[in-house]
Amino acid sequence: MTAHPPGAAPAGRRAGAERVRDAERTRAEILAVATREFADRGYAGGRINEIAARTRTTKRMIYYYFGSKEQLYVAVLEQAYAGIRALEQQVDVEHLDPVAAIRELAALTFDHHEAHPDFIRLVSIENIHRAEHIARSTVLPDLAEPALAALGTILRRGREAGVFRDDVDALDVHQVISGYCVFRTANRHTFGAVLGRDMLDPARRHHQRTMLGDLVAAFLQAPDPRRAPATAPR
Amino acid sequence: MTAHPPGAAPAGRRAGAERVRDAERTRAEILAVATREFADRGYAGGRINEIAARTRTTKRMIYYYFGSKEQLYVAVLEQAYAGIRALEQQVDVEHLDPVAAIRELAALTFDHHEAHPDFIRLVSIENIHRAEHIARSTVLPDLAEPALAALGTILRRGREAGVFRDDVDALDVHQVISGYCVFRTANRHTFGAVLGRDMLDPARRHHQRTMLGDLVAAFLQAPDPRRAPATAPR
DNA sequence: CTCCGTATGTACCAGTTGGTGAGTTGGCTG
DNA sequence: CAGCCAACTCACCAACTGGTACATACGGAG
Repeated sequence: MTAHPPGAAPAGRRAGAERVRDAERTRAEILAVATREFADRGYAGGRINEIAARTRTTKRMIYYYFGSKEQLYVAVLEQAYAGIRALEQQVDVEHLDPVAAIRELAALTFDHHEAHPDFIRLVSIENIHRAEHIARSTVLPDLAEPALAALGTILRRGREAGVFRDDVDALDVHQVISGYCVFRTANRHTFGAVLGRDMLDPARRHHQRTMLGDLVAAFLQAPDPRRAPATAPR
Repeated sequence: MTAHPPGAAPAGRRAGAERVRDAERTRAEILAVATREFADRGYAGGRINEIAARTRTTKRMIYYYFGSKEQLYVAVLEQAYAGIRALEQQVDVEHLDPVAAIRELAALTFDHHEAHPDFIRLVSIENIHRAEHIARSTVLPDLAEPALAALGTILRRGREAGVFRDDVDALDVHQVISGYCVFRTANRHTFGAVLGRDMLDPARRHHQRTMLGDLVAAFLQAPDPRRAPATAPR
């Protein structure tokens, strides 16, 4: 994800330089550097000149391959989203019991978000722009979070087993989990500045991770508050 | 609103205006316009020229009063944060029972965040800048979220009454509530674009609001999972 | 009325930024 | 080897951007 050592990737090739003519590689390098730049400074704050300078190619090449700053940014977004949807459906939906499964899914999401802060930054940035670029993309809308399918299955099994409430759907739960995970990364800095706690402090990680599992599990297992008053758990 | 004709401007004086020489008013107007501009386009994306154009004064005045773009932005942040901390401690902490109180606090936070989307945008923007401006401010750190005090009281009373778990503190709960509320506003656009649901759709508002209350209430009332296995509530 | 600092407007600038025209070279194909 | 096109370099620019030098008018103090 970060800058890879120059010579290591393709077999052969001189260690330091010797990048003669390799469209694929040039394009990939531009995209990688651009990802860092935009994730770091936002779209408006990101500088084409700076991206060019950090690449082994020139600014002209950026326009050769991507056409414009905006198209480059969209390409960055698309690649980032694409790289994310991989690790999603690893939950053993069918064999774990629903509560264990939902905890597993929460934990997985937790780890996943924590491992990809750059992606979360890009998402935040894109939200500031009201998702106007993402909306213009042709590739993104249909990836539709495969985690949702797993989540839906877990919820259904939980309801059938009579342990989950039935007034929330998969998107609701996804929103809760995602909100929790995104918030602690995306709002880490102001939260820390104003409240004096670093939500990503490794010492607190286990607690935070457990808390998310408890949160979602307790929520789903709670008696439907529409018929059982909140103060009277049996 | 746009460029005003030089000579003809308000030949006939406006009734309440009389903006001949009014430092206070000029300053305030700049700040208001700047707030919108920065909330709308971010710090790097915000344009001093644009702010000036939308004001009845000139760019020169911005520098006269605020010195630089960055100082103006910090002033915007400070005013935004200051304007927020008002509505916070309205919960009747002492008289409501803990569960009702925590639901009330959650609902209040929910309404509050929903009513101030610009503030949330500014916070998002500031997080992208890693809170570097907020950190430099001298006023912000000590406002320390008065809601936390109320929250602390609620938690303590709930624990004393034996209905709340004791392994989470006020900041933890605040993080959960805040995360939920911030997420649905801050990430509204990408969530909508990728998952096809508008978290702020008025038709869903009641459900979302209730869900947050249930979430927090269920979480706090859940048996301590460290001694009671999740699958076996007797 | 005169004085004077504060508030304000005009014109301007130097540096940067996204973007491009046009020529050059590597290396594959025939 | 000739031909050719994709890949690449270099120099250049118009527009904008944050910022400022300087002139000026308001309006209260004396």
